[in-house]
Amino acid sequence: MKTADPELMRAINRLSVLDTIRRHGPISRVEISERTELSTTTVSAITASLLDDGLILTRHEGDIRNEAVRGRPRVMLEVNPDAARVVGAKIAASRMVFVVTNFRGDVLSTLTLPIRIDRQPIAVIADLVEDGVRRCVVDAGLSLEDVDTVCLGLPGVIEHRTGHVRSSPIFRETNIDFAAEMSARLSTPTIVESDAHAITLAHHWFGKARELEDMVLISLEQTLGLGVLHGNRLFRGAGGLSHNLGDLVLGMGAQGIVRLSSQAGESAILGEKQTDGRFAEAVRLGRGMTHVQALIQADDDRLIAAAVRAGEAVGITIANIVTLFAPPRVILVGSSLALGEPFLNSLRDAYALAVPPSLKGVSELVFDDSTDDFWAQGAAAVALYELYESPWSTTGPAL
Amino acid sequence: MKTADPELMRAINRLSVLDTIRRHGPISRVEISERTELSTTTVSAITASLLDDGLILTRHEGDIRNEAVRGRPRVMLEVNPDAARVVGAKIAASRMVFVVTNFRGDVLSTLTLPIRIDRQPIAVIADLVEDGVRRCVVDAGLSLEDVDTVCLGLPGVIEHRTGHVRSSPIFRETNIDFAAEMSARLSTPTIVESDAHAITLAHHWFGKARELEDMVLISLEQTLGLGVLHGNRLFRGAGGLSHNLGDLVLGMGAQGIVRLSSQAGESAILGEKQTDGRFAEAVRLGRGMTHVQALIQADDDRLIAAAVRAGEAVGITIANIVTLFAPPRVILVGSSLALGEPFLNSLRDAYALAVPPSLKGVSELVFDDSTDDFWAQGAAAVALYELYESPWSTTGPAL
DNA sequence: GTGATTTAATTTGCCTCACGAAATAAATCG
DNA sequence: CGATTTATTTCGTGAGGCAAATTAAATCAC
Repeated sequence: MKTADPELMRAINRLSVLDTIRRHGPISRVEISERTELSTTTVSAITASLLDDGLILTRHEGDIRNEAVRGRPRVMLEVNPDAARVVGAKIAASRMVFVVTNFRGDVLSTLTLPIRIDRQPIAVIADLVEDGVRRCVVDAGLSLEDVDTVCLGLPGVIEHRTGHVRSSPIFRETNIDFAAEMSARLSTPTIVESDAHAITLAHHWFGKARELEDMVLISLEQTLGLGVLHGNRLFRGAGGLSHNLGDLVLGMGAQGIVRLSSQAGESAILGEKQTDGRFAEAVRLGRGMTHVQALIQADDDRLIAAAVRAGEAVGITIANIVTLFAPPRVILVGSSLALGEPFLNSLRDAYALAVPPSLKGVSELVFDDSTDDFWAQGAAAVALYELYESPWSTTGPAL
Repeated sequence: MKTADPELMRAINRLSVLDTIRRHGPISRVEISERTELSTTTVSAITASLLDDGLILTRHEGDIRNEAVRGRPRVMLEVNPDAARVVGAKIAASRMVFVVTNFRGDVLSTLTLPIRIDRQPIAVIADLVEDGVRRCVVDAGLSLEDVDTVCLGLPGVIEHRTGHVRSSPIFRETNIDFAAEMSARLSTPTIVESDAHAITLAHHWFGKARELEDMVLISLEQTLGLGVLHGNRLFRGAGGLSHNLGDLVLGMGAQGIVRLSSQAGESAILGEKQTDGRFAEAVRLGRGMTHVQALIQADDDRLIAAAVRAGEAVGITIANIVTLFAPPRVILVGSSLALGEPFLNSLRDAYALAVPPSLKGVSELVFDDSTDDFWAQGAAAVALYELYESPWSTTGPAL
């Protein structure tokens, strides 16, 4: 247990105030005081320090409850967009997406590199990532010195605390200290995080879990990932490890262990050689569920059967996750959603069947087909969160 | 996020100190200061208050590092055993075990009632439990007024925060407010907790996870339960729900969903009518693995096959849990361990096969065949933890 | 317009907490 | 018996939070 001292106290309350300002837009001090249950005195002191550090701004217009309200008008406070810049990235097997955001999480520029980096040597991947980051930063009219943190979201088992990639489908090698590698190349602090965690935070900050403090997200991409939000923070397993759902075992088949990845991974469904590649292309682009549906209707039954089988496997897995975590909401994201109705229906049916009766109705399934930008934005949010959380100038110079 | 004030600060540090004293036996103030990283001044203040409240005691002997050390001798501090009494209980389908412990968790009296309460009406069960608590308290030479808290550990899905039993194999009804019912009957604060959580805490306090802050426990009884220790505290899912592993789905069989409970629950293995009951008896008593082994050797192959199949299912499940939580240790407890080698070997094999290669070696499997007393003691520990954690006289009367 | 009223934010005074430095306590050593 | 050593307590300071009082900046009433 961490030892508590006044500084920690301040850090906690500071974060609480800053987070309240971030979440509830322009907001007055009184309202912050109500929401955080801190006294107005304390809120004033903290906001003064935040203003002093340039993390927030005042705005004198915009009191919504205006129109003939007596009394001194409230001064609205909001996060200073320009207090920091971060880069977020989603590194996937067949593409990389970068975003630059400001301190508020607004996207300043986006860059998509549709390159298959799958199984390239580390050095090549690192080169490409470095290039992408630099170009995206230039696109935003900035220089790397203006960037405070970079966060790379990638699939696989990642140790967030140390930045080690224990294993990832995009790396041939295992146990790479990718954070150190990229920090050195970019000479900017670089965080490595599971892509699933990144989009989990994205949904908490900007998406479909804004109002929840507990939630589970399942990402269905080439790799199957899991993100758990617990008490407004990412649950990162014991050792800070990310979760790799694809490794889950569904049972014993004829030739041994059957893992989820063999049933529901992108490659498992597409089967590469079995179909003509048009379908794979559509899924890869993440576009046009209608297009895919048309393909499915026209295509052979094998593909539909694969989609149904995958949906079943995922549905059961979700039920199992719900059994363990009982979250109020489960968000499903990822390219596999583009498989359309056959997949989704079979998923829903399997879930309904597999969820324990005692937990029926506890968790709500939500499907989300955000673009890759959103994942990258989530990575940016991970970086921002670390900035928010860092004491920064808690013990700054006196004014 | 909870708002931080000086009182919270003190509460945190107080708990930290008290917990350090509990865990590290008689211990001096200097050593507490080292372990908690609090200043000796603060430790002195806090211990003074703890002494004042009668929660700890001083002892002037017992400095281990003795033998001609110069300087003022250390005064050892230890938890005052008599600062509180709690009752812990394990309520299972075929028996109830009660313990009364002191503030240190030492068992003062034990009572086992080998009654099958399975599917009795609530009122009957409540009667029996009430009776058991009262008798055990009398056995300890106490009266119920001397008891600060009662904690009942039972199988099923339990909402710890509210004391609601959402579903339990020992209740016909669902959604019982059992905590309120028993609190009223005993006129003593009563906590209801999952039995798996109870024994998880037991292992953290007294057993095979004393030195760990993260750990996973799997209980193999009539019901299959899960306890997760995360950062020295029980991880209770989003809504404070317990986990019911038996509801996990292993796959689709011929006639629909195959749940773990149908493969590895006690009744699934014993099959009640298939065997002659001697085996079931032995397992139920939790005694004599050798006896059981002898029975298995003498018995028909069907039983062994069932044990092997169960072991396989559990092994896979453990691998899946490890995939999700990556704990440094997994402790296995419960009556099913008495199945002996066929079960354990198949479990180990299935686990080794099913655990993802990237996590190989991360988690260590530990088997534990404690008696039911230990479970009840864990329930007592849950009660004690709440006492430890409660601010109590943080803002007590000035001396 | 000018003062009363109302609401927001800041200032003042007080309390708790943690901590470092100095003082005190209780041993052993020579 | 005094010097030395180590543990614990006392004292003084600074940081933090909060309630109450005060100041600020509007609207309203006439």
